[in-house]
Amino acid sequence: MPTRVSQRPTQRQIAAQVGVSVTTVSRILNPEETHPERWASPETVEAIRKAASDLGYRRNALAVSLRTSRSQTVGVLLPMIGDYVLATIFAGIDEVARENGVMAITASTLDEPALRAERTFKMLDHLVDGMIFADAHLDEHFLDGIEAQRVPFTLVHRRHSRHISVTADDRAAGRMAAEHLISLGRTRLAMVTGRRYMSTGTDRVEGFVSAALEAGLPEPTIYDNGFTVRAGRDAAVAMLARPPYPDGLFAFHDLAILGAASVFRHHGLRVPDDIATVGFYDSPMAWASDMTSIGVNLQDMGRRSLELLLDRLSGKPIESEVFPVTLTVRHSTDPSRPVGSPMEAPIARAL
Amino acid sequence: MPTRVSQRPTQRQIAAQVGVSVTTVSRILNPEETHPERWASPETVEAIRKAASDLGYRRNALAVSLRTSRSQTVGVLLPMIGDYVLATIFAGIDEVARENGVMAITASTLDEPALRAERTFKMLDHLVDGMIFADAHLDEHFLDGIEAQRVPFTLVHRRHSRHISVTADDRAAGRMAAEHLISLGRTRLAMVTGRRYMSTGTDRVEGFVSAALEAGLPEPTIYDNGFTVRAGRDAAVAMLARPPYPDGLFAFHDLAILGAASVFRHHGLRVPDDIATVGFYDSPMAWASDMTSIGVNLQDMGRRSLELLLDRLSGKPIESEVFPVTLTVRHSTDPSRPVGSPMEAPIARAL
DNA sequence: CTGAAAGCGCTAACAT
DNA sequence: ATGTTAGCGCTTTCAG
Repeated sequence: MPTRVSQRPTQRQIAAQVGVSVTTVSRILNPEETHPERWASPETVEAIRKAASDLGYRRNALAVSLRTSRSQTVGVLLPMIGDYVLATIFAGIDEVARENGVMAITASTLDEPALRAERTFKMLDHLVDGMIFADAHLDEHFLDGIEAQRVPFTLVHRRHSRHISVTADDRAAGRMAAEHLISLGRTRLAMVTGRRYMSTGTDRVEGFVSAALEAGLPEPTIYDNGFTVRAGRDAAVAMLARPPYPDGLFAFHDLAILGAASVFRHHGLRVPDDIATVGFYDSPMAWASDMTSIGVNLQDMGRRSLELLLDRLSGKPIESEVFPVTLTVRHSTDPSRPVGSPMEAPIARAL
Repeated sequence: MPTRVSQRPTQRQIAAQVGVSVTTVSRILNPEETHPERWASPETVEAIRKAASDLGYRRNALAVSLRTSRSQTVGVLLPMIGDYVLATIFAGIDEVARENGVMAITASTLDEPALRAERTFKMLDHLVDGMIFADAHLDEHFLDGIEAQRVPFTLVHRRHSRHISVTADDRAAGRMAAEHLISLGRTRLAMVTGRRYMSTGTDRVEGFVSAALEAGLPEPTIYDNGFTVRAGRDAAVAMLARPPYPDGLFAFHDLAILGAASVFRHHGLRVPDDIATVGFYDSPMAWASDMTSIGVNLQDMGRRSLELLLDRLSGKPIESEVFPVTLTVRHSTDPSRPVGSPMEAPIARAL
């Protein structure tokens, strides 16, 4: 790309126009400076402000960052920004970023190690003050390397044994799902999970399986296809290829339930009569599709992950946080619940 | 936030270690330099490369940008990154960005003018080389102001009368939806649209309405609630509050159909028998919910919007592009189509 | 083939 | 209350 000649006014121009030094201009125009009158006479302050406004002056963020070694920017690495879950978490992060005058820049990594490294380093090249990883892999060493470079960061969504994170209580969620299905008399339980390296997956599996075993049920079947509509579809196809079918299904994303339910429908299986389903994240899709789902406040999780990072950047000690989860029962596990949304029903989220 | 002491190695350190000047180091390590041997002896080149690698050197992108006045960064403004549509467009943009070694940074504006301005200026403060707006408002003046500042940009998703854009053929899509519903014998048509300032909305409305009127049907009813599950819910509630009900519904987002269908279900109305529905974007939700939907290649639209921007940055002339749309008929308009997904059915997208 | 010097726009000692 | 000076890390004439 060719050079675009910057037409932006500089402090030097203002200084020349007002007849002061750039130092004075810098001091007056620095937004961190709460009491600019300390540095210049009221007339000078006024003149500088007027000139800045007349010229349409804006501070060059790059120059400031280079000089101060802090960019007021944080990098956020997500497995996939397009996913409802990550997008909602990011919305929370972005909210806090805005409240604190920092810029949150984001990139998707698709959980590919090479891509994660590439994008992380690219962000560090831009001197981000800190990072938030929503794509941690259990016990991986990548994050240790980042820490060794003295880059401050927090984790959100997925935890890691050695680093500070903000996560849902996934273990409790797993238990909750199992206990709910068991309370309905379901005995052949199955799960559509994520990959093993995701703490979200392993923790939920652990909670789910232990609750099932404690209830004297056989080991639940695991389909580790993932979190998409397609993942649910593929898992359901695999289930139907190998009878007996499960009568209780827990998927780690509402979208996967949507995909699975579609296959069930095609084969004449009824939800919840033949298969009861529990989804995750209690998204608008869950509401609109009458799905029982386990929810957690994703937006607040995102908020906290940046709040913690900012605390850490201020030198405060920080600790991991675990968010409580809640079960919302709908028609997909309880045939007595109405199908469809009544006209007055509230709906939780904006999407 | 306090200063984080940068531990990063600099060219100066490499220069000192190798015993050359920073100039030489800069020349050798500049990735734009295709033939570094032109600048130094093979031994010097090798020594510099080794030192850089040993120290873990990475160029300080901010310093480069400040010096060269180009940041290899583009800003992307979206109405809402969490939405399937915008996220998919952004995925295309990001792909091209990566292919060209540029960084795409993004922010959501919620279509609020104040937020758009704030985020745009923040990006310009970071010296982005160009911008892509996915949130253009018809005939607004904001974009003219940006152009007056000589900031190169393109539009995607929504068009504007005075600027280059990459959009779907929304007018054709509107016609297509209407003609399909009319061909099924539906006569009481309704739409769940976006706001008037969105070209996506107005163009589809125009196509839909003109096709309806040409067929001798009464003017379709418009519910301008928007693109979310909730929007569809609210629109459906409004429909049912005012009989006679429509028998053909076109919504500008699959999610809105999902929300509306939920209300219909609750009131015992059958899809498609009582109300046939056509959605938009042919998302995985459409597939999983047996919805007829109009699709367009969102990812490629995103790709083209950045390709055009890069062309413009290279001084090439560029022109607006319009992407073709396609109708995929499913059960929501055709009771003879199977419900649910057959085991072999392919599914278009990754989400 | 290599280097010295200037400077991108800004901030922060250190003056006065 | 204001200015001088130095310099963040890098690229880029200009000189040799």
